[in-house]
Amino acid sequence: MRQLAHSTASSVYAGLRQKIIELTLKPRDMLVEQKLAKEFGVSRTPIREALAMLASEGLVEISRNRGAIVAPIRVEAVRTAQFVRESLEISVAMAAATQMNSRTELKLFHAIEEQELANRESDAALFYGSDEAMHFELAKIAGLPLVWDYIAEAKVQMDRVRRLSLSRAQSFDRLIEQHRRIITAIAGNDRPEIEASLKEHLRQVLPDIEALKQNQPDYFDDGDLQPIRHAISGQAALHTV
Amino acid sequence: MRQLAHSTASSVYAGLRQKIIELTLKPRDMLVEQKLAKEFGVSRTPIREALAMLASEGLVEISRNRGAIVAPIRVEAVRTAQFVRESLEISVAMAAATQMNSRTELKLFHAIEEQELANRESDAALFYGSDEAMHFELAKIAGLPLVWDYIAEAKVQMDRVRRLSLSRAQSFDRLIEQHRRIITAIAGNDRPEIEASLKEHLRQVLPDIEALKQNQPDYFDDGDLQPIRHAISGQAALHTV
DNA sequence: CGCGCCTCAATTGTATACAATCATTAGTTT
DNA sequence: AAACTAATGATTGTATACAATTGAGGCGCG
Repeated sequence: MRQLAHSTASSVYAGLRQKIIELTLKPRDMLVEQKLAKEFGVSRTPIREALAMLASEGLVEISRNRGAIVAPIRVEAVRTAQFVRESLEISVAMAAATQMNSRTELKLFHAIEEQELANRESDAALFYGSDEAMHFELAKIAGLPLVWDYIAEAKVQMDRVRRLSLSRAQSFDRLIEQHRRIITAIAGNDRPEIEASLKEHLRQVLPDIEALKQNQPDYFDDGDLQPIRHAISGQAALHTV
Repeated sequence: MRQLAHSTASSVYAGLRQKIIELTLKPRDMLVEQKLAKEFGVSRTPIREALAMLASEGLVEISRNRGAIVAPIRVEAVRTAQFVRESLEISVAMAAATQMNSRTELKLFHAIEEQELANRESDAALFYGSDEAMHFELAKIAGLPLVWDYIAEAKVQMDRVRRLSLSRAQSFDRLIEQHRRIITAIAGNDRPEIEASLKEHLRQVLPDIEALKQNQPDYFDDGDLQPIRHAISGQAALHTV
């Protein structure tokens, strides 16, 4: 959005990423370079670069000489992502709580009003956008906007589960109430309450995992083949400074 | 290491990564695809893929149609990485502390003995390897080995500063003492002490940043041009579930 | 009838070729 | 002399071509 979004590889990356997250492309779907190239109307080169990026994000798994698939949902990866996100968001919220003023407080409560509007009008896109923007806003208030990059990396591992989750039918009322509790705690710099409210909010995904594993077992993978994080190996991390 | 380390692109990735971290390639050094191709004896294709991976790690910056450079050290990125690592490692240590038994305790103290050996023999590689393995071990004890991937991603942003840092001359004695304090706190499940000891250990990098910015200003970048995280855009994250 | 080997189609990995973009420098003009 | 313009060389972005590997299916053999 901010950068030139064209450059073929970027478009392919963005397009595939969107389709994977919203489950248009399902876990384990094969991603054949030639087919994707024809589909996007480009050559295989930018397709390959996009796949490599997605692999480093954990949304695609590449087996050498065998091809790429949409990454199955790994229970272990989702649990880890939940742990990471909870840890980081609590730390961020604690830092933000010490930086609050009337302007930032207003901004956060305005976001909640926006979410109530989205709820009344059943505008899911608006809701999720406002949700994400609010969490990002906390990082900015804390003076650590770049932490959001790390949080987002964890979040993407949870998004497919949330989207699959039946409990989404519980609608947005509950989420809005949780948000209000979080923001109120931060505004009041009530540290135990910040921690408790965020844990309640972010741990919803955990019971969903088990439920979904029953309904859609073929989307999941409990096998012990390790996900290839940085696509290309990742072993170089060992024995470096 | 675990995966087939060949596949050209992998070798290039690993080779460049190593050189960047140990500062053989200095911040802002230009990375011209053709030259690298000749240097590695391969074509530009795998070079490009390796550069894209490094860009998503934040070690390389790519400007469209203008080329790639070794990423300058961004103070903001290092501060953020420190925050992230501290948050995650404290959370991990807390979880590990509840899982300790005589076997895991022995393993951790054995790592410290290894570091003392490395210190006596001035074997820096052994020391850093043991250091990293020990931190990784905590994640494994906590039952969350994959958290290490996130920690490592933050760590790499701090590594170049540590390597540049003059205070490294303080040698390993101090680090070993800090490690002992951390492990002792975890073994005793002394939660305030776990937090305090880890903060002392991980915050050393902060004073180093300012000092280095004086000595090697051309390695740094305080400009406000945003680092391109997922190399290719990254904006797709907005308005997704 | 089952098991193993061999051939072949499909797909990826790598190299090369071509097109587009950018920076630099020389030349021209005011 | 300074500034602007145009041409050129270098470098990246993309497409295509070729080589290598994999997996499947058929065939023969035990």
